Amino acid sequence: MKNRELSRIFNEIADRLEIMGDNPFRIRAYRRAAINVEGLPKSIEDVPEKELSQIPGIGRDLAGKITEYLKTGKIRAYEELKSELPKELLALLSVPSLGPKTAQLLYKELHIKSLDELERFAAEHKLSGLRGIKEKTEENILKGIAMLKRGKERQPLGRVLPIADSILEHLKKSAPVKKIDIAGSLRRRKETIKDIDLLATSDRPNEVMEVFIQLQDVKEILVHGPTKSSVIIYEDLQVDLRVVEKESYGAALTYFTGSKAHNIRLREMAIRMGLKINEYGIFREKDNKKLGGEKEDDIYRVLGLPYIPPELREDQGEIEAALKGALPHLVTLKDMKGDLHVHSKWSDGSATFERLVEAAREQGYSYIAITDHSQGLAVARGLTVERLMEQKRELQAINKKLRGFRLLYGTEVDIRSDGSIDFPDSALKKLDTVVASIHSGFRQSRQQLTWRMVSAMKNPHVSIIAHPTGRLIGSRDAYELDMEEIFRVAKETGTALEINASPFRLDLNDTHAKRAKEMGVAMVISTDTHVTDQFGFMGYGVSIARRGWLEKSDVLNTLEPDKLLKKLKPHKAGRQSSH
DNA sequence: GCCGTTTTCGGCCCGACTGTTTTCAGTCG
Repeated sequence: MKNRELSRIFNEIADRLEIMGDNPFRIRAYRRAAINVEGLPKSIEDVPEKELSQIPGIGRDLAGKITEYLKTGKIRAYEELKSELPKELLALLSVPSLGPKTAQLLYKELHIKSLDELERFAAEHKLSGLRGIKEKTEENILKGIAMLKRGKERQPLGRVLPIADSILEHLKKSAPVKKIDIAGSLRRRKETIKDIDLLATSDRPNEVMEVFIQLQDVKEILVHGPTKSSVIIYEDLQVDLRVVEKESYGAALTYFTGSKAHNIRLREMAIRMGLKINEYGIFREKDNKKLGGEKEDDIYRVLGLPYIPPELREDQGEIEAALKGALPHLVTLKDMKGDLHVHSKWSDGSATFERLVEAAREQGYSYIAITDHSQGLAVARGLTVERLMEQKRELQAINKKLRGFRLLYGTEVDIRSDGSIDFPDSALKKLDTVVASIHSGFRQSRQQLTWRMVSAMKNPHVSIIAHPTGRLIGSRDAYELDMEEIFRVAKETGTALEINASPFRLDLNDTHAKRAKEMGVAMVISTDTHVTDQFGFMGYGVSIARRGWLEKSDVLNTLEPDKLLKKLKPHKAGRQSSH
């Protein structure tokens, strides 16, 4: 997608301008534009030229640069900038504690232009003597480079959240904290996380910090102050802990939850109203009178806004919606009534039907759909038509004995490379739900893959497309698809799209979900459970849905089974299945 | 470079910690 590429270019322009010592506000403008272009819920190519400047942070100049890029594949101003500084120099900025000012100094004074050179100079103590640099700084630079080499990438939400929870529990038990919460991008439930931000209140902040830096998990202490400390844990994640007074907790929580872009918008609003916001509260500018800050809601209330849920705080229109009283009532985990993508022992799952029913009931569900793989997917022990029908008979028998719970008859049928469906219609029509998905031929062209999906959605029996883009976070990119076309056909055919809640998929992702909703597409949130523990993934899926602004009414499996089946394709009148 | 219930010019978010400084710049979030 061009969005990501443009975003990268804008960020690189910002980096280059920063090292060159350009106007900081101009630099911020490029960074803001980068964020907004990347977070755009549709491809930048689909935005009409005249509407580009309606994107927040895009004015006349940047709209022109975007158009230039889309038309010619280049931005002349960017090409010129590239000749000013060597590309490798930019890598210096990724060293923690080394910023643009230092990079400029190193380049000007010592002609250092790459990480390797920097490492050599630092190791040979050739940096000392430069203005503001002595031994300690050299040491920090070497440490930073070592850390970079170990590779500190963003990690999946599903890996980081459990770690954060366990640190939180430990601090609750062993440190004198009154309140403690997760903040930062983790609280906003971004799909990948760079560091864990924690916020606490305490009468004895120094003691809290002592406990924190001595946690068993801690590999290295980066910063240790009375109200703020940062450490690296063995899982190669940075954890920041901030302690504030009880009276400031809400303001601090807002502040440390971010996003940065959201906070800047709030502060700009405050300034226009003669107010000031910091992590200690919201104040009247003229006499510094504190108007609130103990509760997070205080900040929004004083600004005249309703409370904005963390998942929306990305400066992607939530402030405008809040001003208009048009914030969505986001779907919650409690709204979920069932799971429509579940594998059993019959294919590549590990649980029996009975065990799945038991686990699903523990989640508070009233139904699940058994959706084992189809025959073409031999690696997953896909079912033949005969086995599929045998499975249905067995499920029917169990259903007869169940009270207040229902097993739906389904399949996760393979969409073959030629776009055909791996079961005949005669079999599909005997099921309650047909979940279709792609498992092979990922490398076909965008046109071919889109066509495959469209063909599948046009099949009258296919009710849901599972993990529509096929991406695996951190290991496999989404396959090439014309998502606008997918959403259009999904709407037209009444096919639902899945938000796959597995923390390594989260597919659709948040921006796709948001766009799908805008286009009127129905969605479901499913876990793709293979072992019963994985029903617990639902929370991740709901988080993604919330980040996509989805409400209960946008998600079909918030419905009880009878109503659900009426909404699921093929919308058979008086449709009945199990009893 | 963006943006407008003060403004099409002149503003642009705010504070903690570190390492280098004898009062502060740089970095980070």
